[in-house]
Amino acid sequence: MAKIDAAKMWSLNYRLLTSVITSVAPAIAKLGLETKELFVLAEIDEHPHPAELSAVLCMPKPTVTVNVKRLEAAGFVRREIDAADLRRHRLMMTAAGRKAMTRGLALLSEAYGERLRRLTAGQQGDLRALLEKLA
Amino acid sequence: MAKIDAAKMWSLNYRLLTSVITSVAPAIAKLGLETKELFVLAEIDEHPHPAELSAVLCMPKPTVTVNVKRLEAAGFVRREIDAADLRRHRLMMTAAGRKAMTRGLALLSEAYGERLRRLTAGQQGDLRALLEKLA
DNA sequence: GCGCGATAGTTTATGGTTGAACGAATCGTC
DNA sequence: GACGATTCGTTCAACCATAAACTATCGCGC
Repeated sequence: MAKIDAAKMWSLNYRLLTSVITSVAPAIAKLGLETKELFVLAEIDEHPHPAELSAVLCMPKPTVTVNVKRLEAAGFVRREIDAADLRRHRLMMTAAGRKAMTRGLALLSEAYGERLRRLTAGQQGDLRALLEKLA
Repeated sequence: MAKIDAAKMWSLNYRLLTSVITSVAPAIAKLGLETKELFVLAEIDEHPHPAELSAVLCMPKPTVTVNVKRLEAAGFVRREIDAADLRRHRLMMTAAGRKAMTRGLALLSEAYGERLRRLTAGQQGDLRALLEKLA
């Protein structure tokens, strides 16, 4: 595989993801969520602390701060200070937050799934396995 | 494949691309290019008109305008009015632009290629084929 | 305990992005 | 030809993202 091809693959892949996300952004916005907020929200269960979110989502800390603040204002997230470490904030999804997250992810899945339908079920599994190796 | 999995795949993939691009961004910046400028530059040969760039790169027109302007200021791109259609601007890479593009893409290829090395050559080919079907 | 470096999260200031509206040019239709 | 609809690229204003600097807390070594 020539070097130049990897850049092409990156671009190809990037545009695919971009076109999918922009196509669902309006529908997600109707749930009261911006797309970045959705991704933050979707990781709160597994990573309840902003610093972890920052690392996992490849997103600078101030961006997490801003998005968490918006999620909180929207009533999708609550936060409390971690008693064991007063620097840390523990984030928790509200019922409304969970509902919005579920719907938002479903919209994304539907849109991306539509693209994936160009592949056979076996190929979809292959793709997933390859991506997991890379990530 | 459950619906929720497609969203997971999207996120997985997105983070992979993000982490790759952020890791090379500083090196690309040393060439005098921001990453978005590099992507714009890389498509100029095939799509010499801003409106096409906007469509191909999934990037709003004002963003293209700004980035082209910067590329022009940096001496990487020249532009002329298309004689056949006075609304259109035909963009052309300068020698310096081509050099910067080649180096920038090489940096990206190297970084993404390093990830791809986790796969066998055959798997890399499979991945490419799958992505091409999706894009 | 006390300092000191490291870490959590925020604030601030700057710069990038982008929807809406615009002027200019073209195209199709009458 | 002339007019309305469309397309090209830009400008503007509002918004978002983020690097740098900051406060508060922790934990380690002495």
